[in-house]
Amino acid sequence: MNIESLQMFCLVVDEGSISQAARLSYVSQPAVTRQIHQLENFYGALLFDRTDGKLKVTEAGKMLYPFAKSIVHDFHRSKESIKQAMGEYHANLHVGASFTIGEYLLPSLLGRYKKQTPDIKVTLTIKNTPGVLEDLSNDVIDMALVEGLVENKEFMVEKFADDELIVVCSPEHVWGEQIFIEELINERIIWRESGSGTRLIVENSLREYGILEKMESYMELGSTQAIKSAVEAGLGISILPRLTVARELKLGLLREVDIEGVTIFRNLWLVKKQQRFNKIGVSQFLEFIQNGACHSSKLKTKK
Amino acid sequence: MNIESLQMFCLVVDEGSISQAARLSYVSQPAVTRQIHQLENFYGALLFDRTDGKLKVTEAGKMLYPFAKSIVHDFHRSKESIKQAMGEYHANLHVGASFTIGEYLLPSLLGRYKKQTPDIKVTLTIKNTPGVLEDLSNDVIDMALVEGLVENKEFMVEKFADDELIVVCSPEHVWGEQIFIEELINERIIWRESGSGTRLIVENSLREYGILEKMESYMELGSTQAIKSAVEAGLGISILPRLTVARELKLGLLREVDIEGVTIFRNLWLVKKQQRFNKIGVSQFLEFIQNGACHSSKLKTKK
DNA sequence: CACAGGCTATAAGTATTGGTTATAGCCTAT
DNA sequence: ATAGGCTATAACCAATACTTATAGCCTGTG
Repeated sequence: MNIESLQMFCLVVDEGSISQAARLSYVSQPAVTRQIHQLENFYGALLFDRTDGKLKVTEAGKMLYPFAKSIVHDFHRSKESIKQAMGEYHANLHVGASFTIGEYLLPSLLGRYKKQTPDIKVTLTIKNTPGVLEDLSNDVIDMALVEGLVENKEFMVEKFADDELIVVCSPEHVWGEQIFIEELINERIIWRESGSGTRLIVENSLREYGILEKMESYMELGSTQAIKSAVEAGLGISILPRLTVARELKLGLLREVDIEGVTIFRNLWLVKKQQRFNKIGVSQFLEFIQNGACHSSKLKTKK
Repeated sequence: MNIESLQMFCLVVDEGSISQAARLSYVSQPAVTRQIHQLENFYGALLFDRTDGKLKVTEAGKMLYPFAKSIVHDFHRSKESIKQAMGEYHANLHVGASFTIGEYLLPSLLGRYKKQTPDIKVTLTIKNTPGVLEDLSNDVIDMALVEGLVENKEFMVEKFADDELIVVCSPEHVWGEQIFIEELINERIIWRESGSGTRLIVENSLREYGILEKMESYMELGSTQAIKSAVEAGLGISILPRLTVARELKLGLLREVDIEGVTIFRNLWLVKKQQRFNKIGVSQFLEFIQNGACHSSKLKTKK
């Protein structure tokens, strides 16, 4: 049996059309028809239902699909692997990340990774979390770095860092270095829009201390950058991931305020597809991350 | 690329010889040579080193091997899967078990499983634990049931039952239904040979209570059956898995004695290869086991 | 309702592939 | 030296896989 035929089968299933698959592969349509026939003949089962001119995948076809995908996938990996061993292949690791991680954390992280393994090319795609996970599902990217916890059997999820959510205010604010949590109640707090993952975490945490209910919503802004500008301008205070304000804290544009006895953490997750053979470079990246390449403590600007 | 060629490659690697692989596959030797050449040509790398008349797998060949195995494996599974969906395939689930589990626990367990899913044929192979695990590694069996905990990255291990180790004595023994653990000290205890997994567990447990050191070894026997006969004959007492003495207890040939405040458990483990696609029947068997098909409580003969 | 434009299946011709047997060349062990 | 194992190559044949051309079917449109 030809692996190419299995790959063609996958393409036909994905495209829902033999002709379209033929066009995409730059072969004639009868060639594709024949490959599918060959498969059907081999497996002794119709893979597509051609009644009423439509091409519908049969039960047998649906059954075959994951196996075919897996075989084709392993086959590609085998080529990469051997090419790499021969020194003819330079892996192109495609990483996807959510906006916050991609914009604030990854530039330096990938920089350090590339310095460590210069022969691996790294491409970064930044989207919102659902978009990143869809790319991962469609094999557009090799791994994803996101904030929210992902629940999906096809994915393998692993914490790769955590990020602290801290209170920031303008440098002119009357507060000192530390406050009691109750002092938040009468402040003008600038929130992300409801539904934002960050906001949920902060709300849950404040609810635990029983002060969320006593607070009044003052202002909601749709982007972290907008919130930072508003806080800088002294319009209010906010609770933001340390990641996103590390630069402003360093430059003295914003000031960090500890809450006595309270720290709010959120985990950052590395997500990859559950599969036997990783793309060249993925394993190294995993190791790089696990060897403590990335700790929130490193981001602190405390004295 | 032909999946058959990859399979042939695996066979050549396993056998270390092109001619031997040809003989086993009932094809001519040049046909095999050609398939290997085709692979080498495709991957752009020599897979075997033919200098000095020996056939030695190259680095590239070693690299390809796991991919080829995986592809061939998935391919076979795909055939089974579709045949099964077409109703033309009756899975033959091959289970391996250690002696104790295979002889005492599995007969009834497999009986109940077959009653539940009569269209799956089950074959049982009983060996010692290392032998069973070797069979699993070589794909001779589909899953293994053993007592000792297995540590191996290629395996997936899961507790499927536990077994209690209980004190047994002859029905004529002076003891009542319950004793204090100190009463063991002056008894004539019949042990399995040192190194036996069961013995280790018992020793560890008695050591916890600080009485192992106070005991004297009286007799060591190499098989559970021998120990049971010796205890029946009143030569001494022993501590044995409840599994292995359930029948004798029921028939009154042996008597169980509780130790006040002490129970010794050991886990029984289901081991299978870590792989994406399970053989038909393996998943059902896993579910069957997990749905509490097998609890030590069921084996108890307590009033 | 006719017909253009999409689809898949089939037919016929050619190129490639995968098997065979026969044989050459190499190494090892007797 | 030589027999007996191995792998590689050559020559041949059958099966496979591609091509183009074409038929048949369905849908949507004027």
